[in-house]
Amino acid sequence: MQTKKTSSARTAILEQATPLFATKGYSGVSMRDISKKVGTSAAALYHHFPDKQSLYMAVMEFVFADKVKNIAPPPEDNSPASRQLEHFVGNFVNLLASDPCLRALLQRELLDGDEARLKLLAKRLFIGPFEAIATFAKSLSSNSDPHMLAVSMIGLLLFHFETIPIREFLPSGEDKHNNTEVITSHVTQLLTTALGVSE
Amino acid sequence: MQTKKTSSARTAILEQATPLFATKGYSGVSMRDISKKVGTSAAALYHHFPDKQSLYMAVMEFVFADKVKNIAPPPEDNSPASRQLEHFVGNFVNLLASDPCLRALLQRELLDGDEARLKLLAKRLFIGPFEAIATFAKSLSSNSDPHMLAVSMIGLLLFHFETIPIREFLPSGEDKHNNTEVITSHVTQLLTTALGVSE
DNA sequence: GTCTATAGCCTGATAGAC
DNA sequence: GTCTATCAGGCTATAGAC
Repeated sequence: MQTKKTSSARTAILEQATPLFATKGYSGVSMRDISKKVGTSAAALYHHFPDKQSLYMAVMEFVFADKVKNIAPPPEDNSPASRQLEHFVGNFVNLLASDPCLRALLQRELLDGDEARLKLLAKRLFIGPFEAIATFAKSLSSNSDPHMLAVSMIGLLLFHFETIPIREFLPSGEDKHNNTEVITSHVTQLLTTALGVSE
Repeated sequence: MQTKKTSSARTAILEQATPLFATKGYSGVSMRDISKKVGTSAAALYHHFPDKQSLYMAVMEFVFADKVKNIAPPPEDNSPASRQLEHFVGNFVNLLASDPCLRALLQRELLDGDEARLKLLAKRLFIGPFEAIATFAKSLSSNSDPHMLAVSMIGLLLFHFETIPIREFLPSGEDKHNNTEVITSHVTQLLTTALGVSE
């Protein structure tokens, strides 16, 4: 019973490639770009990954694996609904704030991914957490469609981060709107009211 | 007082380039790709646009100009707030559903755009409509931050469209969740409750 | 206004030495 | 496991004929 030994070269490649793909997208990054950032040659990358697509998919798994697993409170959580909601929003906001690449890669995939890749990513990474959020949503508001409510909750959160780069050019856009506590409390308050969760 | 004569070749290029940039992104589309779809040569494109960047920016103006101008109800609208909200959501959903390129290009720009380009796009295209939405949001809920509320409302709507390609692979994802009326009524109901807008 | 041809560079990927 | 060298082709953009 032995876990795979961590190949540090491989991990270093994934770590360096992640922010490149997140900021420039799949077709905006070349194998040479990655190799330069790692401090090696392009040919060396092909020793660790068979091709660019495989490297990219490995980056996706590297970024998402485990990070989004426990995003929703477990069904057996007995704390008050208002507290659960507050924690859920807070945890989600902290995750998005602490790892900007995660959000960018998710949104790029929704724009770029073909059917096969989205199916694979959904199956391996997103189905579990999404199901948990939908179940949590259902426990908060039993007469709404849990699928739609989960989508609404996630979208509500994401867009505050998605708009960070343009906010300073929009009316009343201030630094405080990028602050995690401000986003958390705004979204929590909105959802608490929307779902009729008693305080 | 004469408006610029419509150059039909130029317009044809913009029309063909729009879905390409929307689906594959700036660096995923070559001038040859565009020229093939238009049915001309790559060199011909350079007669109408000085370079690829200029063509892309022209596409952005072509897609956004006027379309998002009247997205929010005017301040002098005297219909009940619940009706205004319903119309706003309905109009926004219809816009996003009728023109998938508009949403994709907006989200790509938020991911790809450098500071200068985002500033330019904000100034020329987004400030007006965003301001109108924020003002509308303030009229609905005077004690919330209008900027954050506007961001929340837009994000709530967008994500239902952003997730269309992956929804079929997520739990309980059904075709009905892609239906404009279903999205409109879900979001309207959510916002009506969240903002305490009386029916 | 559109064409063909091409310059000059970048691309993913491979071969073979070490 | 990493290197240099290289292939075959794609890229933006331009030159110059028509």
